[in-house]
Amino acid sequence: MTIKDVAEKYDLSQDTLRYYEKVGLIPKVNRTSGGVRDYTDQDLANVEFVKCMRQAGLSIEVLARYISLSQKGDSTVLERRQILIDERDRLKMRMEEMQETLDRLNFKITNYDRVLRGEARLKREDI
Amino acid sequence: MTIKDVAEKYDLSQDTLRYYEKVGLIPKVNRTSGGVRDYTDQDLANVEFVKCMRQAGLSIEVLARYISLSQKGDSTVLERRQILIDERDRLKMRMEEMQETLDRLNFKITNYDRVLRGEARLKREDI
DNA sequence: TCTTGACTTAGACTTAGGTCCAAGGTTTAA
DNA sequence: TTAAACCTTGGACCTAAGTCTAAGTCAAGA
Repeated sequence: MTIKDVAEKYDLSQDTLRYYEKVGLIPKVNRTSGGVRDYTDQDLANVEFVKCMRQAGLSIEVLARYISLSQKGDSTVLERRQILIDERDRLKMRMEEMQETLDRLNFKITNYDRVLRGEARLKREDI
Repeated sequence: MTIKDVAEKYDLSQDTLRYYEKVGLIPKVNRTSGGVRDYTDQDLANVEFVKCMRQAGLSIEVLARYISLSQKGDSTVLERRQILIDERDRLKMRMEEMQETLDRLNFKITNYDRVLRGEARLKREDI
């Protein structure tokens, strides 16, 4: 599969795919005789994984470390597992914070609704 | 309250507080005769609100727009409400994506656990 | 009065994560 | 065989959101 197809399939730019490969988020992709990238199913699985993790906010740095360990084989399983645990915990915490903000936004929206229905007045101390 | 106290109270740098004021996330803070910032309770409420929203990922730009509308009085209530609704929906969507990633991380961690207990083998296709 | 420490500003610098560009090589349909 | 559409690279550039620096002002204690 060419870089163009992969870019379309996962809605990432070709530049981003090259960048991910350069910084180690995707192991070196095989080339045709002419030097053109030819993505395998393995590569696609990798792209998809990285895209998902990036969307959730995992850093390039930590993902590159994880992918690099994956390349080194079974001896790195414990370390890889620990990375995932750390990132999962971090993610969970961020989600809990976000939930609080979500609740707060909903509260404020409800308050605006009441103001708009004339059931309440705006107070200058709520921002 | 001085900038130092506010910075400590909310665990933000003094630079960040000045920056937030400069870009309009906090309305102009009053100064002492010597030109030194003196934060009111209103200002503190504002800082706290902005900190919370920034942590959840709302952009400086959208927050500045919201704060600016708040300064303009009651005629902007409808528009402010719409900003909050849009941002809430965006936040909700991001949290749903993050939940999927969280599930996936948990699945992978469980899989590593089984590998470590010798109940399963690593497959090269799971990254 | 002098020193110390906190405050001020404008503006340069930093970091993460891409994005864009120029100059050139490759592939493919006509 | 040649034009169009693709691919390659290195490196410059961009954006968001701060962070740092220099040079100067101010307030309080010895």
